[in-house]
Amino acid sequence: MEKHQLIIDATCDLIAENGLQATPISSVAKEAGCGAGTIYRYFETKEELIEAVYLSLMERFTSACLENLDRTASVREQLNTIWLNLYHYMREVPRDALLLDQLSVAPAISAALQERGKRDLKATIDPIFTRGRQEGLIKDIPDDVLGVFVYGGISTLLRTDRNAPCVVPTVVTDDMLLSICWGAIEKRD
Amino acid sequence: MEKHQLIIDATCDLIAENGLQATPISSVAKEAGCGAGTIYRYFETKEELIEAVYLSLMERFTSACLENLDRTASVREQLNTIWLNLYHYMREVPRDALLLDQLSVAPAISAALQERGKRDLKATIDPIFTRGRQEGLIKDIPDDVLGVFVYGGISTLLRTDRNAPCVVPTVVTDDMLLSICWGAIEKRD
Amino acid sequence: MEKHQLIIDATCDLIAENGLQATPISSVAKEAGCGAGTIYRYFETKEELIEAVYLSLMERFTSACLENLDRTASVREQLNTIWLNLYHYMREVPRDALLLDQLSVAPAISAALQERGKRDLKATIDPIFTRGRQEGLIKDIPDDVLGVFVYGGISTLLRTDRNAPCVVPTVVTDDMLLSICWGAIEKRD
Amino acid sequence: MEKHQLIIDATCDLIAENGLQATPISSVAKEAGCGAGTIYRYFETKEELIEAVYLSLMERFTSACLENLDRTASVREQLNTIWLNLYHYMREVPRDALLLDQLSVAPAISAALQERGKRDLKATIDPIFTRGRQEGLIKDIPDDVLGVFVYGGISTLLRTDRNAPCVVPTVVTDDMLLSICWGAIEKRD
DNA sequence: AATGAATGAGAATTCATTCAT
DNA sequence: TATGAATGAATTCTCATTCAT
Repeated sequence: MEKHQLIIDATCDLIAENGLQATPISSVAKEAGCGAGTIYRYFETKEELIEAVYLSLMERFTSACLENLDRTASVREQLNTIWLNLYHYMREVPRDALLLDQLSVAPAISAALQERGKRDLKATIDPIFTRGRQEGLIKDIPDDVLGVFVYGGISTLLRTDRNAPCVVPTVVTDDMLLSICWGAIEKRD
Repeated sequence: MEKHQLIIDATCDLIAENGLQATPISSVAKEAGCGAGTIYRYFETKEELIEAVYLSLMERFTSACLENLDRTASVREQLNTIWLNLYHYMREVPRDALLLDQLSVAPAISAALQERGKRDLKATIDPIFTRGRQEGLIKDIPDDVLGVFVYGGISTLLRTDRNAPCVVPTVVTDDMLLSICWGAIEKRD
Repeated sequence: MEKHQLIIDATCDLIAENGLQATPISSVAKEAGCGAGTIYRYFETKEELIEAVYLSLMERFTSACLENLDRTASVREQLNTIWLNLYHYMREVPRDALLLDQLSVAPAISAALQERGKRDLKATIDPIFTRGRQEGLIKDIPDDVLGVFVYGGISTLLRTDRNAPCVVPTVVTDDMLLSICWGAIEKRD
Repeated sequence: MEKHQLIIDATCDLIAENGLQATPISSVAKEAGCGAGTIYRYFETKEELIEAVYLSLMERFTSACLENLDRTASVREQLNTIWLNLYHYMREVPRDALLLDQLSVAPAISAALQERGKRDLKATIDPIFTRGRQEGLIKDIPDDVLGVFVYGGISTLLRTDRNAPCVVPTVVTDDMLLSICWGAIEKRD
């Protein structure tokens, strides 16, 4: 693998395991198998490295959420796919879930960068919501609000479970989760 | 005011504004109007100070959520009160919302402390959910799951809004919010 | 007891137990049952307190060495008394032995103060040595050298034993000790 | 010279001159001609540096005592060599004598480390004493007691002289010293 | 290009001393 | 007179960043 990516991966692992403030460049270098100076060939500052880590995380996150998405399927099926992808990804790759928690409060991650990290996902999801509203399927509330609410619900559920383990995964079936998510956005007459 | 509380308040402000890692004891001292050594009369370590900050935050958070709660009212009315309290509190006191974000990933905040911080709120909310389920009002899914989901939805909504300001508050009415929340937990035949 | 003496005693205990650098004024105050500020009524600085501690130690040391000394007895009997007093005192009051170790390297204890601390003891011992030499009993070497050598031997013996306990006290009888001491100073034809 | 040794040497000088507690890492750095952080590349803590300083001192001390020792010579000649080596070393290298005084009460120097520091010297001296006793030359008292007594006598003599200078060196000839030392351990019929 | 030793600014913490009460 | 809260200089130690090799 490229050294550039090797460094990013090492940083992901260490931040997820130890937290951002307990991850000095020197330990990244050790984990990546290179000298500390080498890291500065690829990233001008630690902040820039963190930004790269964030973008790499959001890429994985995005493609995990969109995996096996059938863009010709119904709105309901597409959202089901995305939500379950999200749910399973954060359950099965806690490293990335922890990483996201850490980075979401890091001063290095600006609002602009966050926007950029989410752009691709939004570009896919927004049209689905739009169509859903056209079909009279979802509430007359801005897409962002509904989408973010559901994302926040799912991710918070799993974060809570990580802190007090083993409650959610054994109890919450895929059907239950979808029932909650749809309840939140579905339009009722 | 007591110096003890003065220090806690100064710390709240600084962490909310600059983040936990950008809040050294020296700056807390300056903000609190005392010498750095003075802080160590009241808190043995910085970690202990952070713990006190967290507990003070959770107290405010809890009493804000339970404000004007009529414990004799219906399940629906009580949850409406709590959710709107939560929503308005986090919108109107962004300092505490930001603080909560920072502290939720702080190594100083152990799982046990988190449990303690949430205890009072849970002790009030859990019985409401229990009654709601007995009345056939809410889904047959553990209270924790539903409660955490809604909390996660609301708080994430507002966090997103803080990063890309002015979208939510002007658009999301109280009624919209409650419609989303109830949709997530309400049982439909 | 006088507060002045109470403070000195507390300091003795704490330095012997924890060492000089691990004995802050605040802990002396706690041990002496008074406020930290009170100590500064009796001693202008910590250094001055240490000096007082040293002098109080040397007083106890001196009177312990001279206990039951029969100034009309023979040179041999008098030195035997002093040496055994010294030996038993340092064995039975390890607090003072430890204290002496700590203070002997403290910057607060000047050469002049050391001289003052030892003055009374020297004033008694020197004439005995002088008489011993007149009687042809001891080597033609300055009193200081002989006296200090024997003192150094005994105190080092006990310090070593304190570090690697239980070797000396069970083995070295009073007769053995005197045989060593006298051997060191006694004149042989 | 190696930076590692440079730091140790600087520390030796400073502790001997100012005492252990008046030797902060910052001053060691200045004396060693490097940044404070550099010291922590070579020693994990200040305590570890002090330990290294102690071991380096004991190495010099040991080789000084054993210099020109003829292991085929008689017991008397060997002990004479060692005692005079010790005496001259501590007189001519007061820096190391002062250093030893400081370190002997340092909390950083554990009993185990002291044992390790003295091991080589003991390994050489003990057999000489054993042989001396077999030859009926020395008292029937444990080697440790006799050896430590003499060591304590010599070192205390020189310490006293350092505090009230110029008394001993001009007066105490090598012969006098040996007469005292042998007197202390020699068996008389 | 890669390294890792060196740097020094900045962090948490301690403690002798002061002073208002 | 006695107190102990308050102070801030000084200490140990960390770590992002640089640069000679």
